[in-house]
Amino acid sequence: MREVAALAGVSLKTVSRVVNREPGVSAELVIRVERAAAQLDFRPNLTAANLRRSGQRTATIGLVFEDVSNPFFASILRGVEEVAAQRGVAVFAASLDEDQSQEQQIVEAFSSRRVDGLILAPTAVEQGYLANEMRSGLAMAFVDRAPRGVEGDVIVTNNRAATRDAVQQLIEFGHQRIAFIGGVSALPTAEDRYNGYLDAMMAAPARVPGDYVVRDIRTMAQAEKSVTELLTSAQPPTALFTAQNLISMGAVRALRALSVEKSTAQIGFDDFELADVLNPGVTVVAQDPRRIGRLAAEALFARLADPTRQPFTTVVPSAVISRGSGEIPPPP
Amino acid sequence: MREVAALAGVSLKTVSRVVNREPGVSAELVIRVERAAAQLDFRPNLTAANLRRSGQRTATIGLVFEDVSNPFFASILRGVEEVAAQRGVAVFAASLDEDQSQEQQIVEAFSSRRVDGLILAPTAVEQGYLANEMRSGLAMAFVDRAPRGVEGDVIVTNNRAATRDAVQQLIEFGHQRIAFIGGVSALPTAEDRYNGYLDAMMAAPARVPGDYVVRDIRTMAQAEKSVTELLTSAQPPTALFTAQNLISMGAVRALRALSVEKSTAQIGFDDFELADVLNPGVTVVAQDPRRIGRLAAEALFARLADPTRQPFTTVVPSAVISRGSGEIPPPP
DNA sequence: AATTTAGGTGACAACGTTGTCTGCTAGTTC
DNA sequence: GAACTAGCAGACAACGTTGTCACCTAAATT
Repeated sequence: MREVAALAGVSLKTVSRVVNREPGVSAELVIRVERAAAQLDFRPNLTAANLRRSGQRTATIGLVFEDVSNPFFASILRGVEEVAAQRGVAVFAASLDEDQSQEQQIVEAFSSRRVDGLILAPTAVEQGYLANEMRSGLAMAFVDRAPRGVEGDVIVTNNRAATRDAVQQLIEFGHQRIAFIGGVSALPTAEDRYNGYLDAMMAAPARVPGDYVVRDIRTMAQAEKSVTELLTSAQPPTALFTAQNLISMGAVRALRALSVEKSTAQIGFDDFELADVLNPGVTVVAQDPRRIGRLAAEALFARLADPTRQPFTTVVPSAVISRGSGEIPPPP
Repeated sequence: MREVAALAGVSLKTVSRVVNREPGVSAELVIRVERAAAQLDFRPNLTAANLRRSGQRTATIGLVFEDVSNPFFASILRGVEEVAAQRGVAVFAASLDEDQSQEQQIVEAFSSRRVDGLILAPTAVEQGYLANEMRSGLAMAFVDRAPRGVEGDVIVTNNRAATRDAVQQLIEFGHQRIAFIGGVSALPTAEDRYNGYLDAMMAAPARVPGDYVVRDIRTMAQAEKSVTELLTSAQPPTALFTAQNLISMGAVRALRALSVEKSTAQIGFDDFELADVLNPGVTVVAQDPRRIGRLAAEALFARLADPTRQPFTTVVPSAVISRGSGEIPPPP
């Protein structure tokens, strides 16, 4: 900037004014400065500018997920980007690398970089550590599951009710031995879905033998293995509820490997690519992750605009998409 | 930081020394400062620190892709994150939103934020605009395709040769009418794959009627439509080469909708989730995007460490994974 | 006892910007 | 013609840090 000022023969402040399109600079100088800036390829240092206009914002937010390459989270990221880009806000992305304890570290790293806000899919047992950060002005929005130990804006889906409805559908089709294969049970999402499953099972005459409940599945491979075990047991389940996209895909593999995909019902939580072209198509409870991302970003910006507003929970409804696998009746 | 210094009764500089673990501070003061910092929840402002240690780095890099929610790019992002996290470097992610003209804008926005380096999957026609940025110290690495108009580190796959081999396999199985369904032809990747297809076709007695070449497909829906048209024409192709993951998935849909998936051969470029559980499994030329991401990040950091080193192109080989669809012979 | 040395500590300027305030010029009003 | 504007430009300090250098004390050396 100094060089630009020298070349144009004006003061630093005048350059600053031109760059920021502040009024009150004569047309002649504007042109001179712009020419000089172009000639020198001047690119204002946003970091320095943000430092000076302190109390103001860095126009940067961070996203913290378990794994950005999971299509569910990748779509959320995309939705967030969409909203952020409109406002000239840059988005940091970070994955936990299967290590929940990293959550706090990553948050602190972002906080050191003075992001204006953070969108977090809570994974650690507890988010109490965020209270301090939030008190000192960090805006937070939580996606996919509510945090524990702090309050904040939350964008979630109606996990429990949607799961209950889906399992109820299986019951209505006549299934009694309905398995539940769920994710890490410490996560509220997994917990809610499990409770939805219980809700439906309890309300029905058919009670659920614990044998058909598998929880704490973390990977597609684990899911495939568990489902294979279930299906090859003496009295296999006639229907599966798979509580998460990776688990659903693992189950799909297992069913196909055993060639029982046409005789075993399956409903999965979360849609996934190609679920509809499989034979039978996989019935799922579909969320709209991109929309969740957009809503989370909007919530974040709303909070930045008005830090005093009440914490707000948005429930994005998800709905069953019937494609065949969920409509298979039990064998006679 | 001022408050910490006051509370601990020391100078700013001493706090700075403690925070950065510089030697030469008495144990007593270290403890006092640390206590004060903890009590006040002090979080050093990395932006300000980076400003001061100028000429030095912001420990920030940016990623610019067409679409982070495309699993191929999401995996690259993940690979980059992995390497960056080890070095305490934060990663910005941005998608072009189907608007190539945004490429330069996004790059400039990141440059204003003084990222140390950028990983770009070139989409715009030309990247000459980067020359200035690179001259002023921005490190660049290119993934998936080489840039035009500038030189830089490039991580690509052997698109042409891998495609040639795959198409050759189709020819060896006896196919003559082999369709090529490709992406935006302005992209080198698409161009290379097309050339690979031509290589194979030219070398074989069977020549390729232009009718079986469709290019510039951008979405899964477009791919599905084009493939449907091809297959319902008077003399449909007996094999398909689908040159990109979204296109492959679109083709999978089309084949299944027409119930010809067992009689029409298909090989796709890029692996995709569940390609192996379809019936028949989809034979693909598989890349390892996460590895590409890791390599790109490593190239970037290597260049940051030694800005003078020669531009370097790494070719990550990709290989055919046979799953059935590529091994279907033509009808007699 | 005087001098050097080592080990701590702090004052100050600087990084690249912008907010505030002051000062200058030329035009307008009485 | 004096007094006042309005419009424009620049000087200076500040944002939150760190690099450089100067200083102080107490121990080690002569």
